[in-house]
Amino acid sequence: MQHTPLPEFDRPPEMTGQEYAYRRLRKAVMSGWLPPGASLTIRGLAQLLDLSPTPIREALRRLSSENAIEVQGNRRLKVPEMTPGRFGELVALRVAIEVHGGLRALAHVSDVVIDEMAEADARLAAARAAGDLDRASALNHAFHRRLYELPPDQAAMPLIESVWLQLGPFQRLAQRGPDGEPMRDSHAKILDALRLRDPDDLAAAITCDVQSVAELAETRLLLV
Amino acid sequence: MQHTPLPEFDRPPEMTGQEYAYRRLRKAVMSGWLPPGASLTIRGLAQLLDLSPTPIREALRRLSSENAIEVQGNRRLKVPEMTPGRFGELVALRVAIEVHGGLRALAHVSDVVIDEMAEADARLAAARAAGDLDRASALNHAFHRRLYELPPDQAAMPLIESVWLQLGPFQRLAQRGPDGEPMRDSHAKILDALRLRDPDDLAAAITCDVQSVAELAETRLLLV
DNA sequence: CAATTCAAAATGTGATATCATTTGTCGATT
DNA sequence: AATCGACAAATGATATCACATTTTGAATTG
Repeated sequence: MQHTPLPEFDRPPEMTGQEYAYRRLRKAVMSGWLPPGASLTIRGLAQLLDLSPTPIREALRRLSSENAIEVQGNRRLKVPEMTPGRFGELVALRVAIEVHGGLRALAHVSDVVIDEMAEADARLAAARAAGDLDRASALNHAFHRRLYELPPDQAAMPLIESVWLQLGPFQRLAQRGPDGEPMRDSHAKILDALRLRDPDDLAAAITCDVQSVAELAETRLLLV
Repeated sequence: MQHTPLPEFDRPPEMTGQEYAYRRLRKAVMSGWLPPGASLTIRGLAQLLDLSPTPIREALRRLSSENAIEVQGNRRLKVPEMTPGRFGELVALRVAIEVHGGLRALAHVSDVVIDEMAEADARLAAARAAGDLDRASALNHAFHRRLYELPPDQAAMPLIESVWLQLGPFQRLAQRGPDGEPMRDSHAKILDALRLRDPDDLAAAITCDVQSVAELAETRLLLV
């Protein structure tokens, strides 16, 4: 199907094949290994992952419900294309939900959490400096997730994950700042707002962070 | 499994079994036929829908990705329980995403659309007056969907649908106002805001609408 | 009578086979 | 040379089967 091998993935023995296929395909979309527009076949993926069509099919259903892949009526599956319009909509959606998530989390923020997030940001900077985009992207997500998952009865996180997945490789590419480190500043602003427990600052900081990454990705991918 | 027959569902001949199972189970969750906490078995549902386990499993995977059902590690599936905390979180999430969706749609609103929405609201009022909760709930969703689906490159709608699904039967029960018709007023406010093309009014109206339904549902279901 | 044990039934998972459709290709026709 | 058509290969959809694990419930034990 492609020449690069799939991003490797460690499969615990107790993990079901369906779950394994889901995680691995998800990662393949995230990392851009399955590029937008790529058409998929159940049997092809089954062969690629050394599984039967059945678990592949279930994994694809999950991904399609997260809008990570598109089920075309004519019995064909593909990774959705990205357009400037869709990109903008997804970024705006990220802002809306993540600001909501951040504000909801604010009441549950503790100094310990802030320290952990700061540490996560440091690891992120290291990964970015090392040029490991996939790891940087994962750590960036972890930074945000740490915050949004604070409140109990969490319902926003799965939706945020869906948007992240749809932005897929486009976000990843923005992990390496060309000049300076724009995102580092954004994260610092988020951390400052958390320390002050200031909702307005936090909303502004999250908005800024999401949009700065978006700008970078947009100029890199869409306008080139 | 239960004594009431499943809500009937018209299956077009070209619809795949998997899609049919998905739609029908989705409706069953929405209507409360599958009550929160109900545990599901693949084989049981297969027998119920007269299908083999394979398409049922795919349908369940889709529903689980929409957080309409919960996959418990111990190989058991259940409809998630509702708690006051989760209910509040879902309502807040509805507000956040739907306000976003409404504001995004505002630039695409035309008089024709407003008229159609007004007509949809009239049908909704009729269904509510007739006591048909399921139909009223569906028409209420259609009213909102008509607005949010206006912008091209739509990405918010699937997430909104997921939240609707998770609120499931709780929203439905709020369709019948006890005294007067609170939602009618909310919808009227939304329509007024649309006519004026006023973003602030629209955001306030959507917030009010969602929360008024929520209040009603909450007092009915959670505090009883 | 409550707790425990253990076998039978049920369940989730995954592979395989079958069928109807679709896609792809090669050759004939215009 | 381009277009169309038919046949072959590939594909999605689904039922069925086999297997390992879990659940269940009744018999047993203290």
